[in-house]
Amino acid sequence: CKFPEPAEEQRSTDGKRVSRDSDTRSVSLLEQKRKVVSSSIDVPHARRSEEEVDMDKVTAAMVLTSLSTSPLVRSPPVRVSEGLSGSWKDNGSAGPFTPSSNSSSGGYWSWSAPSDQSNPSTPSPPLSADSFKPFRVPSLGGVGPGPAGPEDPILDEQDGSSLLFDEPIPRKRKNSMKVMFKCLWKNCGKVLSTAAGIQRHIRTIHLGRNCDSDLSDGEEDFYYTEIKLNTDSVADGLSSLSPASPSVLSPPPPPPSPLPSVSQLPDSHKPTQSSDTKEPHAGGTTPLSRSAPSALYLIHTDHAYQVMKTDVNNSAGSASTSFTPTNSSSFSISWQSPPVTFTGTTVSPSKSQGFGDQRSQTIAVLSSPPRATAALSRKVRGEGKKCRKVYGMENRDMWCTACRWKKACQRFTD
DNA sequence: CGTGCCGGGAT
DNA sequence: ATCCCGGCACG
Repeated sequence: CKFPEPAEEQRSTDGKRVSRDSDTRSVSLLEQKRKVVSSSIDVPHARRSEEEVDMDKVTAAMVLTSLSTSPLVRSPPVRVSEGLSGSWKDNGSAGPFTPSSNSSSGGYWSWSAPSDQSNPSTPSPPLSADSFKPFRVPSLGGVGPGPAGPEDPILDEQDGSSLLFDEPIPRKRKNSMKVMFKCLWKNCGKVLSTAAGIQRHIRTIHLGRNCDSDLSDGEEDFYYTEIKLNTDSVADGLSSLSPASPSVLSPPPPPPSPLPSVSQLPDSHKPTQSSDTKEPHAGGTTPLSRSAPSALYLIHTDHAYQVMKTDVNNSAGSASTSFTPTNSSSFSISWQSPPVTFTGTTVSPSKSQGFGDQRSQTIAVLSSPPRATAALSRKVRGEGKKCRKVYGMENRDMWCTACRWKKACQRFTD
């Protein structure tokens, strides 16, 4: 008793079935793709003149030290948006998707409009701006084209002379440590804050060379040593930590760890791992630099990449920090699944007193008991709504692919 | 019971 | 590789 009509299948069969295949599928694909793209911004800060060469040693030193305490974070997909605005849902469910790009950059595009005539020291291309705008904005209290203003009480060359360098990179140090360089020449206890300074000092005063040429045969290096002081700049140190990272959690960890998220612990250290695996000759940097100052000389060959690397890290880390939930209590912790290397955290920063310490301790306490037991058995289950709950069964094609495949949700990673 | 997602199967 | 589902753990 069917109709004689051929009955085009565009009928009311399902209504959604049709649209699903062609339309939405491609859209979601696109969406995902874009996500990936936006994540992989890697901005080379290519700026160095031959004059900065010996400065590089300083940079290297600082990088190395900071590496020892810095997490191996590097959070790839920009999940920041979720963190600082709980309203991603809006554009997610509303017609046009592309939630990531929308929410993350939408609010801040304003920066591009005002030409930054006031700061010559930000050569960063637009992309990078996107990456570190989150940290810059909140710290200043508003969008401002102004150059790095209030901060950096840390490490400036007091020797103050010819080569003035403004490197945005090494500015931020997370642990409150100050590196100084002391002249070891007999009867001369001069202490300077930069390696360049001390080198020049030695070169000119003790070795009696001309200061103008920057060629350093490295001899100076044997006459000074590196010393570290503890200083705490609470305000800054705090911001550079990455406590609030729960939201920034990244789905597929780029580092080869099977763990769901290595994410930036406030002060995860894991010195051996991070540096060791990466570079053969830079391995074990931390202990070296600490005990034997002369090692500095050996290392200083190629740190260019390291600098960039840390820079990225830093920006990422602070980005997450930006929205700093005042109460980083139980919730923010719970996301942390890997109990590994966690307990150790408390140990290392112990000497740096102040805020960071306190926090890390708190974290350790909170996280270890529940996680330790739970993580052993299972993954506990993600909390927070996932695609399914958010969009509902009927909008299944809005889910992230993982959810559609009943895999661990990739969009709302917890 | 709904939900998240691991393990495994199909293509 | 992409897509899907059974089934389990968990709330």
